[in-house]
Amino acid sequence: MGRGRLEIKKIDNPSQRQSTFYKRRDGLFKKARELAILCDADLLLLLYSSSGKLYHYHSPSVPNVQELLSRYEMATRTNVSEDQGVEKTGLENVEGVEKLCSLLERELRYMKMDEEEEYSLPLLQMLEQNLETAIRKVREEKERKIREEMEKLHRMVKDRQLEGYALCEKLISRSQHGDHGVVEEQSLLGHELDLKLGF
Amino acid sequence: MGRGRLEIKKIDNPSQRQSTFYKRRDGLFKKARELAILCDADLLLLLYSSSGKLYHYHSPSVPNVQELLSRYEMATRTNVSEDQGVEKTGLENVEGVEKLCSLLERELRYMKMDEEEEYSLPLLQMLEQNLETAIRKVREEKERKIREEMEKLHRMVKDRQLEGYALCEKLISRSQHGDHGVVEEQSLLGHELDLKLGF
DNA sequence: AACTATTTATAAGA
DNA sequence: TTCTTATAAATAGTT
Repeated sequence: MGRGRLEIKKIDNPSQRQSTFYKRRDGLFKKARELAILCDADLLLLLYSSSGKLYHYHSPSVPNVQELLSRYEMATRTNVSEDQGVEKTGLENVEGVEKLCSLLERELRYMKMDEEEEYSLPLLQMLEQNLETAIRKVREEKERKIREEMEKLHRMVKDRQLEGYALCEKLISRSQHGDHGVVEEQSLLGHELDLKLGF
Repeated sequence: MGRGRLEIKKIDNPSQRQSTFYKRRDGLFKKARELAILCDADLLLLLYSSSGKLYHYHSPSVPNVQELLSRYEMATRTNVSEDQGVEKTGLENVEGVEKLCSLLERELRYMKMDEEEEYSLPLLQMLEQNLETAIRKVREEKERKIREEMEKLHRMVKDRQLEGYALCEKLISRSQHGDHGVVEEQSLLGHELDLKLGF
């Protein structure tokens, strides 16, 4: 496009190169955005100008980069304190797991933050470790919770069965004494039926 | 361009969307390549079609990214293929979840490996997205599994109870007819007691 | 930053 | 898919 063909090789003239960079950068990002929207595709585009400045675009499904950038310092500090808080409560209940989940999510979001290069590795190692810990905790805690809940249900299945046996025996012994007043016994079976599926 | 304007919003017709995806994908990658070459810029472009296939381009410089990208690709491909497998089997068993977990763990391990600084941001954004996806998938799938298993158990509790009722009624009617041969009925209750705690 | 003459991309049709 | 083609869009060179 434009008034003449442009051979695709590095433009020698720096100001022309710069000008072309701006124009084509805008075009590229526009096209990227359009493609993501039109075709419902996820895309990530990172572009460093030769002067080192970063431009980026990613489809909306990925959370906001800018917002997270501004929260850099807060990130690590908050992480640490949250971790301590979680450990203090001992994760006694589901809420603990929920906390860890949101922690994990926040953690992941923080990773997006660094648009600057410098501190990336140390920070990231820290975040990575934190993340790994968080994931492990969440997973373990959740599994414990599940096992617990299922064991409870298994016990209930057995109890129900035993209840049946007991009732049978009662009926047998009563019927052996000629007593047929069993109707009220059935109501004993009706309790505890509304269990909640709390997951 | 083309024979008419196209509003920039998700194309409803799937085949039209697919066609547009091909065309614009090619165009986008062409433009990306040209920009990188003409203006000597570093560029990374990752594109997932809505069907989950990955397309990517990055400028020829930065050999490290190259290496890591292929690793990333591998992980992604594994993800995708695992996912498909998982969907086919319907994740009928815990193994599916285990697979996803190990996938997640592998993902995390990758993060530890890079000791080099340069590519941290692009790589990490990629890994982060992958990780987030993996975590989301694992979590969702696990929750589905739990709900399913618990519902099954609840049904069993109820069945046990109904079995009790039925037996009672039988006993009542029999005892009303003076028949006391109930011993063999009790054995009917004994089946299905060995449930497995498969978590 | 704007302006256009051109080239390029692509929507619709086959 | 792939190709064709009429048309919209991008942009090279210029101001």
